[in-house]
Amino acid sequence: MLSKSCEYALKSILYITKHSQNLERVGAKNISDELDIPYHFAAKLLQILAKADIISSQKGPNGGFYLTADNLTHSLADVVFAIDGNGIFVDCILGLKTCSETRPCPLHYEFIDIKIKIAKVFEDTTLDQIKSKLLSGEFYLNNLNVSCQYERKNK
Amino acid sequence: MLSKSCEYALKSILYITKHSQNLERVGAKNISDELDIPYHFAAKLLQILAKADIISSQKGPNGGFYLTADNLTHSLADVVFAIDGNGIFVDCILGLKTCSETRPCPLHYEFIDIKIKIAKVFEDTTLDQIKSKLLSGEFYLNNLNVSCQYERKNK
DNA sequence: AAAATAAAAGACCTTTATATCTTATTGTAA
DNA sequence: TTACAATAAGATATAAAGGTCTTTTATTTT
Ligand code: FES
Ligand code: FES
Repeated sequence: MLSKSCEYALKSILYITKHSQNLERVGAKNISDELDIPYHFAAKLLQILAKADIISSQKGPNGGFYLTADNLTHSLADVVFAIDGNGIFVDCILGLKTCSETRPCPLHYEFIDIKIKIAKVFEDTTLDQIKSKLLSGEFYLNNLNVSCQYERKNK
Repeated sequence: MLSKSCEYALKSILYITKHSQNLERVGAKNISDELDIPYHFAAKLLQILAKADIISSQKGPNGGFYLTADNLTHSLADVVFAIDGNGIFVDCILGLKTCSETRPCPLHYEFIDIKIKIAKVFEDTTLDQIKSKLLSGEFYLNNLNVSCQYERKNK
């Protein structure tokens, strides 16, 4: 559905959103540890998002990534666009070069609604809106760290 | 959304369906030419589908791929399963190892409906059902060959 | 019946894209 | 001025996509 890069980018920005109280900064190391993303991969994706003004960054000690009030108005669709482009929203399900009603593939009309719905989810979800939901603790961004429990056992 | 392999496999089986009048056989060469699929890539995918009893094949002169009455009862979901597995129907949109309500990601509930709808389209579309639709000529499996028109111009 | 031929089946290789790691640089705060 | 953390470029590993060749099987033709 989404590329690994895009999954990582979305999880990362949601993690930053969750920890963006009064401009608190989150390090790439922190993000990579918590979300099981290879450190330098996370760093690269965060760079792209920072360059696209979707997130803000600060170098130096106590530096890291954070969200300004303006950043919080962005939607998850902005993140998908920045990393994967608009393919998931507009491409033909069978891979025809152009998806249109002038030359539709046999699944074209069945997938119009689905693609609109997918776009709607990402576009309607702004970081601002999702923030309280993330803080509620009912939703997760990683899997249970079973290897950690395993190590404790061995001690 | 789907892998290139899966797109090719779906287009191929739809092409065979369209040409499956009284057990007519279609060659891999024919399919690869008509649908712009690399020949040996198409051949490999058709092998997988034949092994999974989704399509039938016949070696030797006038041989090729065709569909029995039994083959025609298969749905497009069977093809997706055989090539890509069930990932598109069940995987977490953010790539969590397990997608479930016990530990849902922030987009879990938004994507439940979408994934069910995608599964429904593929499962509800049997080859038998789609056959007449394909014969109507209102739907296409390839793009217009613009390079051909270009060459005509240069002559 | 034997030989020639057509087409799928299958093993294996090359290329390309994606994902991950390495190393070095730049800016910031204490 | 020193340590910290983002930025940046580039190398390596892995997986997906695409291509070459050989083998097997069935059908013609002689
Ligand atoms: S042409 Fe295939 S989905 Fe639109
Ligand atoms: S847990 Fe992410 S979609 Fe279900």
